[in-house]
Amino acid sequence: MASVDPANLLRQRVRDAIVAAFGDAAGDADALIAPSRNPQFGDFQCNAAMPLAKKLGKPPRDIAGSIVEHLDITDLTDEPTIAGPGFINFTLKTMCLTKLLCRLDTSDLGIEKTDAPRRVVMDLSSVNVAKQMHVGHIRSTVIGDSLSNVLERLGHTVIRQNHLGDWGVPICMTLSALHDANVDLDSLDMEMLSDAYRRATSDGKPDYKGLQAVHDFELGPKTEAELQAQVDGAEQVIAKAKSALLKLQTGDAQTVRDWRKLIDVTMVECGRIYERLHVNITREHDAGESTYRDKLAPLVDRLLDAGLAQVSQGAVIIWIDDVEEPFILRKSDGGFLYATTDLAAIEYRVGELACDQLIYVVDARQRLHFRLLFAAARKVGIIGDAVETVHVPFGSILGPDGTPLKTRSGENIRLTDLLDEAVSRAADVVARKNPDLSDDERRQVAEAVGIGAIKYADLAQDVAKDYVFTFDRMLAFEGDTGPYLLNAYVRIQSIFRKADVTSADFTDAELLLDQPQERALALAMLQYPSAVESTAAKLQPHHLCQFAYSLATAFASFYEHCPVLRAETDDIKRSRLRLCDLTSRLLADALGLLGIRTIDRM
RNA sequence: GCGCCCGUAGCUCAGCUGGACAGAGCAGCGGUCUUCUAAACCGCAGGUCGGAGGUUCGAGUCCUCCCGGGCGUGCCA
Repeated sequence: MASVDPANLLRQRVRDAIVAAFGDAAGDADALIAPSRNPQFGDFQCNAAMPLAKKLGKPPRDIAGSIVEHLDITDLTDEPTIAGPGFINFTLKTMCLTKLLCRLDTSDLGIEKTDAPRRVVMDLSSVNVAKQMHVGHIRSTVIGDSLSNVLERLGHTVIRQNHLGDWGVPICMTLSALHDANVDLDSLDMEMLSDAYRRATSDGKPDYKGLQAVHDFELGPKTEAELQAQVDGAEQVIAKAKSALLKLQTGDAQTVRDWRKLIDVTMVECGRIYERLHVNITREHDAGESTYRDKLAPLVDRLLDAGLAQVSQGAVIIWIDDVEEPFILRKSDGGFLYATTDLAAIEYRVGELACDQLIYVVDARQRLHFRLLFAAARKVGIIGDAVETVHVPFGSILGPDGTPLKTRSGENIRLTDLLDEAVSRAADVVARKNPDLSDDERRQVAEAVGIGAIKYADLAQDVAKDYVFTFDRMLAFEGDTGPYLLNAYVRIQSIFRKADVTSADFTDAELLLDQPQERALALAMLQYPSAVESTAAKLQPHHLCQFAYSLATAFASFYEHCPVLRAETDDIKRSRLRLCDLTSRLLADALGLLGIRTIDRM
């Protein structure tokens, strides 16, 4: 429990007062402390009197009066006032605020390590071998990375797992296509690889429907021949791919070497993007589908033998209570599915990795899959009650027209292109706003601003909801955007550059909070530990974004109204320098947890 | 058909376990740069919270039904 959040202190005191006033009759009534919506009602309010009044059968204002009577709170707030039906309003004493700020002003910024550390697997990014990363990958990557950072900060152990799509027929189709074309795999680049993938998967898609239509509608022998040739060709592609897959499975040395090259080429490219995105994902987090390839058959056989799975219409399935769809582990043709791999992965993660929490940052459209997966894993005893499984379902990125974001020709937008566009637009703005920067610095600033804008936009709202992506809005650099936050940070750095002081000159400065903007800034800062906790509890990075934004606006207002370097007295100046310093560290830390890089000028 | 998610200001979104006249940001209108970066600040205007019932002292929040949109639904990943 964050000890710098005034709400927590008030909660405890009010709780004590309720017990003192009503004893057991109150039961475990919550103190119901919340920040005041309206400043005229003070800083915080207590809403406990109304429900208690009902429970105890007394007028709520009388209850509120009794609570206030038993409150021992003079060290924290002014005399509480009772308003409306029975709200108790609190205004914090400045002394209390400064005391809490001092407590916040430590190296860990008030964030306490959990007393129940967990081993967490974070399933994130999940890129596909031989495919370019596209916009669809950014959310899993960015959200998963941020949540990992937050959990780590709280003292949990996080094991990031990049569940690569590195196995199966499509990869093998690509492999055999490259082989047929006599491509030298040592000179293979991502462009060539993804082209080969696109071609191979499209060539390997037999148009049975078309062929059927020819028969049904008698479209003529010429059309029939064309379609027959397509189907024959496609079937041949599949046959070759399956033979390549067999070679892979049996460990044919050359095939395995070639396959590894495809993975390397892909992951080197992904690594570049991860670096640009400033996320902590590297090859050591690779845990592709192939990792579990030898576990699938034994797993399914074992479940069958134990009577935990059953055969239905030739497939091996597990039924889940209250769900109409079965969880399919093996196809009627004997093949395995991603469901099988996922189940095997769970076994590995709770077994070998000894994790007690599994978090999957995966598209919301896979809700049913994860519901079935988790239920199946529990049903067959792969995970027990001690293990928590969570699907963090994220929404789609939509274009301005409200449909999933695509290029004009209907293809997925490559992530590189998206990032390039953001950085290029940022560069224009930087050049306009700050022409004095050197070319080199301008490039760095544009990179940080552009990428930061994209990431912030992705993290700043409810993870589960779809969101509309428009460059103009997120790169407008106004309002609730990444650049706005960076700007707040930059302005503070600018003050420090101009100030002829070192941090030692003000780290122990007495904090003076006489101006309303100073007070508001203090209140905003004190929310940090709670924001981090709530982000972890809800697995919602936008709580952290909201904190950062409210801190930045509080600072912007402070900055306008409270001159720092030109403060009336030296004491005030030192106090404000310390406020700036603390603000800047909080911003940098929050942005750090979000995975957004800070810069010193822009 | 069934299931899941969503519907809050012109637009994009917040709204924590139900709590005081629903909050931001864009866009609009009006102010503020000889003074720490105006990518900013200050102010104005703008909403029957999809609709109808219900529970409650109190509902954007909980329950039921309806309307509208998205997604998913036995052998793709």
